[in-house]
Amino acid sequence: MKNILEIKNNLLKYNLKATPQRLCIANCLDIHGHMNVDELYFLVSQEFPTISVATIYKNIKIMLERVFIKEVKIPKQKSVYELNKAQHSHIVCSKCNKIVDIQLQTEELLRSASQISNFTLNESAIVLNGVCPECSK
Amino acid sequence: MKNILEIKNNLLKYNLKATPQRLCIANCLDIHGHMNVDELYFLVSQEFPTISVATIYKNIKIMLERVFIKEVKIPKQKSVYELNKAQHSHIVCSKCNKIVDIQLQTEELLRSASQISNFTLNESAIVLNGVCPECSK
DNA sequence: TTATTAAAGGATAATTATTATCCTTTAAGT
DNA sequence: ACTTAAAGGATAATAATTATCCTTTAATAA
Ligand SMILES: [Mn+2]
Ligand SMILES: [Mn+2]
Ligand SMILES: [Zn+2]
Ligand SMILES: [Zn+2]
Repeated sequence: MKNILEIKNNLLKYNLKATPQRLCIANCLDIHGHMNVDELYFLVSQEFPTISVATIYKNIKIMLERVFIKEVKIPKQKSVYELNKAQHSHIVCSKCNKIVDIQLQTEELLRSASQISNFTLNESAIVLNGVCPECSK
Repeated sequence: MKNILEIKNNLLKYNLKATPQRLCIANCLDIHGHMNVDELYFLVSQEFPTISVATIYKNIKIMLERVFIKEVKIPKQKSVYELNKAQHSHIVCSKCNKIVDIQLQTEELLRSASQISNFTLNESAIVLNGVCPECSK
């Protein structure tokens, strides 16, 4: 549960001016975790009714460049964005579309993959799909 | 190494008319493995110079619906498409952008993920990133 | 074979997504 | 408070994708 001041300082660390609109975007991502362009535009519009959708795009673009945020590509869905935090994987519920972070032990998998393929591996993007506990009740 | 007749019969199995253009698309995917829209349009245009890009899109759309092909989403790249084959994962070389299929043992990972998250898991989309043996020489 | 017909192709319009431009405003640093 | 580069808003431009309309053709069956 970060506060606005924390988020502001974080923006400055990434050489991004902490404007109210931008703070709102970062705050939305902090609160909701993963959001696509439309969701972000809708939510930020509540607080800043005159914000241009171009501002949303411009922010996503520069925030990605500075790696303040990251893009997560999910099969059959629009890309979502999240604050850049520690490496992790994702699970998506095919019923309610909820996206959840999960910390997986990937060393073994990477070692094995590296051995099979002779690639020198560094990153992994893992998206698992299933039904969340709420939806399976 | 499939031949055209095999591909044709496969199209029919998916209730897709085996037109020359469509056969060419399927054949390209069979030969090249993973292709994005532009690559597909470029290559098919060689053989059918008058083909419309809309035809490429229409085919991708319906082939996805029928699950004759699948979309693979790679971080920081355009989506690529591939023939629907046995479940597998992908490795991408960050130097030459080559995409390679890899058969990974995911049972252990899925079991662990399921245990941590309480999700009932079924599918997994795994994209690993690194440097291929050719590029690391 | 030939006839029938739904599906598919081509051209292009329409829509949607994303980026660029221009001018005004403002946050950050002095 | 002053300066200035960065960012916002409006909107144009471009790129990506889908829809439409009309013609052609592959599949099926008589
Ligand atoms: Mn996440
Ligand atoms: Mn593949
Ligand atoms: Zn759910
Ligand atoms: Zn390589």
